[in-house]
Amino acid sequence: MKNEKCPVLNFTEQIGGKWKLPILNAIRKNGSLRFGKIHQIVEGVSRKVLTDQLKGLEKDKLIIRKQFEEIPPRVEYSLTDKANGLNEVFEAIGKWSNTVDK
Amino acid sequence: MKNEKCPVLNFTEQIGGKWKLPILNAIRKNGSLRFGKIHQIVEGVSRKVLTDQLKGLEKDKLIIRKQFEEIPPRVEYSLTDKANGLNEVFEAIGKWSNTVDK
DNA sequence: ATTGATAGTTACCTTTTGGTAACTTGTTTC
DNA sequence: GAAACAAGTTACCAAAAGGTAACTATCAAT
Repeated sequence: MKNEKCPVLNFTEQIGGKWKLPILNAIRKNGSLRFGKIHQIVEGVSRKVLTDQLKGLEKDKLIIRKQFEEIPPRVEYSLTDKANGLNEVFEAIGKWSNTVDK
Repeated sequence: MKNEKCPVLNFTEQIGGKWKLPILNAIRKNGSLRFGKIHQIVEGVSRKVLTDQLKGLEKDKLIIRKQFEEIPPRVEYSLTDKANGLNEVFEAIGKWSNTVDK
């Protein structure tokens, strides 16, 4: 069931904030990523905030968290189909950034 | 001159935050808008925050502020070419929001 | 027995963002 | 002479977001 809310609000409510778009982009470019690797790639984010954002993305069904029962722990994050639907958005952002002077 | 920063960061630094994307979308859909009209359309934003965001968008050359020397005052905001370049992004967001259940 | 590895959690603090309510400005309307 | 209008500004406060540093768990290697 779809609500009638503005599509832009629907987007910003799920993917707003400073880190979610960069996090999704990092995972998307790598297929799947471990926590530590995301922490390296998305520069400047603290581990606390990273876990918060990942939880939010998981709750909104944008990423899948797969935990391996190993020691030391291993967790891999990958995109859901829903998040893969954002590919066009990422591509449009990429185009825009390249045509605009920064 | 372009820097080598990640396109996604370039985007979020200019258009991040809760209100900027909805504000740009409102102006874009109407061609140009007065302050009070934006305040009506973008629901929930206070006048203080709206002026702050509009100033930020103007500084980043995403909108043009045209002030008419009239009483009572009239100010109209419109998009720059740079912001019009975001059309594809808005379209991609629209498509995504419609295919996804909310 | 200590160190190291990974993926967090927790308590606490700072910064950023956002909100409210009152005030301003100058002309026109009542 | 007071009220209304539009587009703010200002002072002040509250909430959200984000950061730091220390801690946890479990097993393997030294």
